[in-house]
Amino acid sequence: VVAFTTLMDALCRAGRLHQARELLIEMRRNGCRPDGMTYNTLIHKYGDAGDISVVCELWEEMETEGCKPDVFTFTTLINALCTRGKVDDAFGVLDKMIKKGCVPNLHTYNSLIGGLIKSNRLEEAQKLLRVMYRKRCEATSFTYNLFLDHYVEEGQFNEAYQLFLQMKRNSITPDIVSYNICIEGLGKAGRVREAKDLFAEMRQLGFSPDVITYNMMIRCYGKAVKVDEAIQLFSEMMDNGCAP
RNA sequence: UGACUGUACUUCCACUAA
Repeated sequence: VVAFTTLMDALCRAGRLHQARELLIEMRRNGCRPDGMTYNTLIHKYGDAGDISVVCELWEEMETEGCKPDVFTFTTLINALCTRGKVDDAFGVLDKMIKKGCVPNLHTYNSLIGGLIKSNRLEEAQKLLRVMYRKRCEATSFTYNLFLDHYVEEGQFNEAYQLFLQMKRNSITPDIVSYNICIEGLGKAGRVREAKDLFAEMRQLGFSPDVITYNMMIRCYGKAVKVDEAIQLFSEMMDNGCAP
């Protein structure tokens, strides 16, 4: 089963959905019973592709084979709905999930918060954050990054920065993604100086800038017509073994 | 008894599919 599932995941990632689904039939023919993970893999990709009808088919196949949908299955579906802006449907799935005795975890909440934010339902997202807290499902930097990105995208850099500080106060260490998002925001706002400071700060804290960080900084300098700095960063990036 | 192998959530760009 593991070998089949691994191959199936690879096919899915390569976008060869159809072959992945054929593989499911193939493995049954070989007397190999697909398990929950196998189905989750397929459901994930079909969900991303927005092919809800196939998702439903797979879901039924799964249940008739005696595989119970688990947190992964539900969260996968919830996430697919959330990224497509169908947040209310996602909450419907959440209800079903809970009724079936399946407990939502951090990933589930993160997906929902992401969906709410994408639909500009910020207050509800914040409300959900409090629900998480009550349920002892602690938000992580991942969760905060969803909010950070939203503020940056809206050009509300002060809000983003406040949140960034708040994270630190709540002893949630910003991760490299948090820094990348903030640097992007500063760059967009033309606040080169501060972007540079943040860039320095992250390195002091032991984060190695990644391709995205460099892209952000280079774009930031480019916008500020500081071509020399941009070029210098570019070569530094290469020196650090970071391929453009 | 426990650990280990395959599946889910966030940031730039490109690619692919429609």
